[in-house]
Amino acid sequence: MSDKELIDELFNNADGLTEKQKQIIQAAIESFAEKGYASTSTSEIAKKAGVAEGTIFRHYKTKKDLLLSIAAPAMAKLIAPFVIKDLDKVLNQDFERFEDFLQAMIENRMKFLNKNLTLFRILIQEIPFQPELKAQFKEHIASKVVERFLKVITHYQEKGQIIDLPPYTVIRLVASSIFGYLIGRNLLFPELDWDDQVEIEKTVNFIMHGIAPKK
Amino acid sequence: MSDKELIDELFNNADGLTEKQKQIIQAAIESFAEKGYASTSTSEIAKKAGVAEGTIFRHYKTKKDLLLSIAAPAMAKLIAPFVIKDLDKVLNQDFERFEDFLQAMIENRMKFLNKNLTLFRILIQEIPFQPELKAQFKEHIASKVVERFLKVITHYQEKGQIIDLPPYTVIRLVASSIFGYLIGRNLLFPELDWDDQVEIEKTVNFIMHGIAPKK
Amino acid sequence: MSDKELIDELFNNADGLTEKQKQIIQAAIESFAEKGYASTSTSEIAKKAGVAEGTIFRHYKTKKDLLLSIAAPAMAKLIAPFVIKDLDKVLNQDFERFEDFLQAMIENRMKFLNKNLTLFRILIQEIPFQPELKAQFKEHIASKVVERFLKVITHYQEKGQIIDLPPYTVIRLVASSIFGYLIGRNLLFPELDWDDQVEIEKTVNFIMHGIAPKK
Amino acid sequence: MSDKELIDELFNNADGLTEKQKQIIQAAIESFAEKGYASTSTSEIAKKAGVAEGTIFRHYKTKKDLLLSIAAPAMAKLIAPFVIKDLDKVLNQDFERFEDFLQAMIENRMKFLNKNLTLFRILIQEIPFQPELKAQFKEHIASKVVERFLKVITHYQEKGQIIDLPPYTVIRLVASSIFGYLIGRNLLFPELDWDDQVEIEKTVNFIMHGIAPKK
DNA sequence: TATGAATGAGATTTCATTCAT
DNA sequence: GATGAATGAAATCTCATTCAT
Repeated sequence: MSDKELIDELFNNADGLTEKQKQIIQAAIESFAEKGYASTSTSEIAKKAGVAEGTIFRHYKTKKDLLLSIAAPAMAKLIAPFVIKDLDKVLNQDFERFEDFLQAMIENRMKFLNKNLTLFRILIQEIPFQPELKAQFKEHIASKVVERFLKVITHYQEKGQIIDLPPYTVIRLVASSIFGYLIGRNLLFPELDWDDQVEIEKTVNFIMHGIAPKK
Repeated sequence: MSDKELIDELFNNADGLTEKQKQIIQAAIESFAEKGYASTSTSEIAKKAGVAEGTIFRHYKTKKDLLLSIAAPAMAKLIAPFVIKDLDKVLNQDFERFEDFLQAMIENRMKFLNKNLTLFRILIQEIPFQPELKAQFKEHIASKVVERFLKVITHYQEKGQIIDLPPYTVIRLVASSIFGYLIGRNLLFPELDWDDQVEIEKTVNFIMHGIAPKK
Repeated sequence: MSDKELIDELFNNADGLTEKQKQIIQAAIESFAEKGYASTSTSEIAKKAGVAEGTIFRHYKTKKDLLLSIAAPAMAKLIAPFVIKDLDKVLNQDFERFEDFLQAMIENRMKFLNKNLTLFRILIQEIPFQPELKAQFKEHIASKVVERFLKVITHYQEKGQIIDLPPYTVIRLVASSIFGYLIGRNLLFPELDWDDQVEIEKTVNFIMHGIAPKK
Repeated sequence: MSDKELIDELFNNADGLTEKQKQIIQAAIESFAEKGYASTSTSEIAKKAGVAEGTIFRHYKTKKDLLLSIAAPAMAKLIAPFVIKDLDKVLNQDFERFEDFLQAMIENRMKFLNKNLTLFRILIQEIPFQPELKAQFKEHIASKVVERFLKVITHYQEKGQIIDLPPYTVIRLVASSIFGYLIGRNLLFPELDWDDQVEIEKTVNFIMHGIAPKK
């Protein structure tokens, strides 16, 4: 159910995916996340998807094709909000304080990640091994996203809300805190009782104090 | 050379490893880190190690055995300093300020990680897929290490040097900042020019401000 | 030719065996009988069957699976006539004299064995080593077949045609004589000139005198 | 203990077997009987024998050598009593009646078999697959033993104690009854309660009636 | 003599991919 | 489009045998 929606959202039906294709993608996502790309066999995916082995290769020339057809759009969606052409303008006007920007951003992306945890998992697990993914990642994150954020950081630095450090360093520190929370919460210790509301607030506070300008 | 030292250090040759065994382990470490455990074939390891494929299986019953025989001690070494029985006592007395403790700890573990980057890589890549490793990780990190750190945090909280948050949250925030740096520096963007001295100092400052008690 | 018939008969093509599957089974039967299960390699079977080695494992998960898929139905067919629900009734009415029953039985099973000698060979060679087969053997022979025979023997004992010994003993003596002939004739000294007609008659005589009631 | 005696008896110390050699042979006998020659690995034998793998090959050039060095003397011992040069003379004089001869023979060989059951097992399991063993078997049994027995049978036929059938046939019938008992008793259903005394007597009776001359 | 590490040929098994139906 | 039997290359693993110590 929610699985279908996920796929529908990720691969905007525009692409015109068959019912079978969706089943295949769904099965692949589950298996890749659980056992890793290399340890998942196509026959396994076929079985879980309820299709014949050959059907997979009718839609995806190779197994790696299947992986890429999942990972690439996932990565795109993940960073989409940061790539919107005029993010900077919009944001700057919407959020007087960096703190509010931060809060909004975390909440937005966290919702997304919670919904797409498996995809996120696949990404961080496979990027190190798939040159194509690594390239995409570098191109998108390293250039596009970071580039936007640099502007955002500089903006708030100019407003005197952020300490006068190299923007790269600020980004690193902020990103570490956020991803640290996401990974701990969702991947390392998902079985613990997390009060998102509270933890996010504390994380934002931590960041804000950490990067507050010297008085 | 430095490879041999690494292995010697990790598998205290007390264990009495054959020359060939060392070659095998060395080759396995390299390949696992580079291509991942599942995508590394034993024939590849054998070739790189300059031994017959059968030799691998004489020393390690299965391929997974080989992985575990590398990962388990690596994990142990990685967290060793935090498990030293009286870490807390020692530390508390040695470091008047949490900041100094932090500084020392980061430098110590960073040196270790820089030397053993490949092993660290293997660990974070394979722990999600190897139940045995996951179990060890949980047992050691989650219980032993966290337990020690809880005491340390509480100690400095009582001294009024750390904000009065749940110690778990403090640990998370501190750990995120540190690992965020290590991963960014070593795994994500190793090709960039990092000034460790400076970055560490800034990270420590960030943390200290972030967890400073409210005045 | 006669090979195909054999297989068709044994694995009533109801089972829907592929042409390749039949070839595999045929090749396996030949090789197992000739060299024994453990000494027959799957690559050998594949070559003899004219299929790729992978094809074997598409149909039979393991090599042992292949053995069992041959041996189990063979055993079933071998003892089928003795398990027909109302064997006893039928036989008792059809054969006034035990001698006639014996004669009929030997001829019937001997024809079958001559046709399926290789299968019989595999059975007696592998049953001692394959717990699954041993279990089936005990369950079918020891319980089902022996049970029927007990009734038959008792029946003819009551008619005064057989000496008043424990039926188990009678069965053992009769079975020894029959299998002794079959094994000597077919397995030990197949190169000799056997006059089945005569030998069977003599064997039946031997048995009949051996178990004749005391006058 | 009794194992050592067995080996001592079988390989008359004359051969001068080392302690290690005995252990090897003992281990091999056990494993061959239990799992079959082909499915027993030399490393397994070495472990069970408590010696190094290399030690086996110091004493026996190949694995098959080891098998033959066990099987050949076992076969020899098994049929020894029937090959004693003047068996016929001796026997004829010792036993007025064929029945007594039979009784004595069964008892003698049965004791031996009970003591050497594992060896017997190995023989009947491996003879079909080992040309060398098959040759020895044919040579010894088919020629030597049968030859002797032919004379014995003929002798008692001339005395009018045995029906006037082809001696080969008589041998087959007698042998079937005896081996049928041994195999059923020791190999097929060793878990049942057998009263040897009684069963042997009945078997002898069965044979004697079966081959009694027509009145 | 005994050892056991090392070998390499070969055994079993897996699996991505193709293709006839 | 979908199927699933077939493939064959490669992966993991086994094992008899050798040889330096």
